[in-house]
Amino acid sequence: MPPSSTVENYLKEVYLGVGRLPAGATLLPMGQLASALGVAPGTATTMVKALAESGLVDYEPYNGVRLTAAGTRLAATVLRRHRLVELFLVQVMGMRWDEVHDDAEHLEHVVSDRLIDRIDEMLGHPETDPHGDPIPGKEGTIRERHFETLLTCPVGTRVVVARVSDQDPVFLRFVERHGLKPGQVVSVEARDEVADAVQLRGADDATFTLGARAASKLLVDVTPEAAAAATPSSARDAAPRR
Amino acid sequence: MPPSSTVENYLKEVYLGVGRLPAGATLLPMGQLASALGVAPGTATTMVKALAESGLVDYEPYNGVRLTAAGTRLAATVLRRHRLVELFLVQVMGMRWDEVHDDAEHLEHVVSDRLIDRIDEMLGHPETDPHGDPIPGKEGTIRERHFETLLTCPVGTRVVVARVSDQDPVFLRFVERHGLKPGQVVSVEARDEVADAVQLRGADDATFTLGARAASKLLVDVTPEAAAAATPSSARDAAPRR
DNA sequence: ACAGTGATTTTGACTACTCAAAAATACAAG
DNA sequence: CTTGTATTTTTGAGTAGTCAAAATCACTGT
Ligand SMILES: [Mn+2]
Ligand SMILES: [Mn+2]
Ligand SMILES: [Mn+2]
Ligand SMILES: [Mn+2]
Repeated sequence: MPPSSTVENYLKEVYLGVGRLPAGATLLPMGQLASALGVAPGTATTMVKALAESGLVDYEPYNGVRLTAAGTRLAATVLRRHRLVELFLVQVMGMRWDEVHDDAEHLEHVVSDRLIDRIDEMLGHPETDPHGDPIPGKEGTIRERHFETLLTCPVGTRVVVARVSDQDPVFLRFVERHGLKPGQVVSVEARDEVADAVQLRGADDATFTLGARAASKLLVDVTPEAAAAATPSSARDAAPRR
Repeated sequence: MPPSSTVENYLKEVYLGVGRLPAGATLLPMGQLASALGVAPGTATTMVKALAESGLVDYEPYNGVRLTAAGTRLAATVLRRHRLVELFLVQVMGMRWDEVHDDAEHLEHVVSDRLIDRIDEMLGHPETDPHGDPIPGKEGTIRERHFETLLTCPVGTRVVVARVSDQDPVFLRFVERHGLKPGQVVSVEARDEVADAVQLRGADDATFTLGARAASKLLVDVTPEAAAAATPSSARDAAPRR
């Protein structure tokens, strides 16, 4: 009767996958879903047909899949559990932000409402997880803010890292080493289209270079208020979100 | 490759079931295993044969099942996770001792070694869980102490509750209300074989009666050292184990 | 219009776990 | 012995999820 872990994973991945779609598109191709879940394409097709039967997704053969309202609500609660757990592991258990994703991936399916509420309360009803991802509300409401990336933001202005859209531990440690955790300040010195690279100046005034691929994974807040509110200069560790 | 939750549950239940066997017996009847797991008898038989195939249990048809050394080791790590999680939920998350069992029942299958070590460390390598159940060591070592019960312990001496062998929330709350949590002191005033009841005097000097069935679920430490070390008189809440 | 290519769906099969009901077994009493 | 009862095992079947490989479809370029 409660949705299985498998169903929860499919719905979550549909939600995340649709979010990564090029502007305009709303249907996630089965191939992308399958590879995100690490299953064979045929498996995803079969499963999605069952989910459509249950009214959790809309499925258009050969076009792709999208969440229904019910599916979105469920995906949001899974995401809420995942992200609250991640933040809990970092904030309370003292784990590193690059090692919490795998644990959360399993815990998200078993933490009870009682426990997740307790965690939420203990953390003071946080709005984002350690990677800057928004934490859906208790009733399945998700407010996704729109951000620029280090590839698209204005050059020469101080911007604040808001979100890192890659869970790979190696990448996360790299990000941390360069002072690019959510809450930290950085500015784009220059962009070189040909070299496919971005010149950055961190809070410690050191400059370094990022490839375009990596730069596009760093979402930044370009509003002046954000830069003003951010930890002025002694930002060695990331400032906690709020 | 890692054991499934199902396998972990079977092994854990075999361990606990064998422990509850009448003195002398070492083989857990299939019927008991099946009902402990809430599964049909035939299901248990099939599963146990598979576990025997994997070398985790010894199975004697029509006689019952018992853990091998490998099976014991695995059961111990599951029990370790279960009990550390329970204590964590009480001590760190502030949950009540009567509501943690269900959460632990699910979490025991998904907490990583990293996380469980962290919990263990955070709790100061505790030896018992909130119900007085011993927490197996990291390497699968279990030291089960032998205890008397309120049905068998000497009359008139102060004894210390060591362990409560029933997870039912209603019973646990009853136990708490009467000051019988692990660590608390009590003494048997009298036993009435005919009435099937035990007269008790709690730390607050109030007396009350327990049926034999309930009394036998309260394991007590009868050594004088235990009574001396226990919270002398102002024992309103249970003293933390160590 | 049409062949080629890549994505998607279908098919057939397999694993893990489960149940209900029938068959077999153990054991205690007569 | 022999029968009755309770327990256990066997049988047949079903669900959830998965894969490999064959079949189908959509689309691109000619
Ligand atoms: Mn994550
Ligand atoms: Mn995250
Ligand atoms: Mn428990
Ligand atoms: Mn316990």
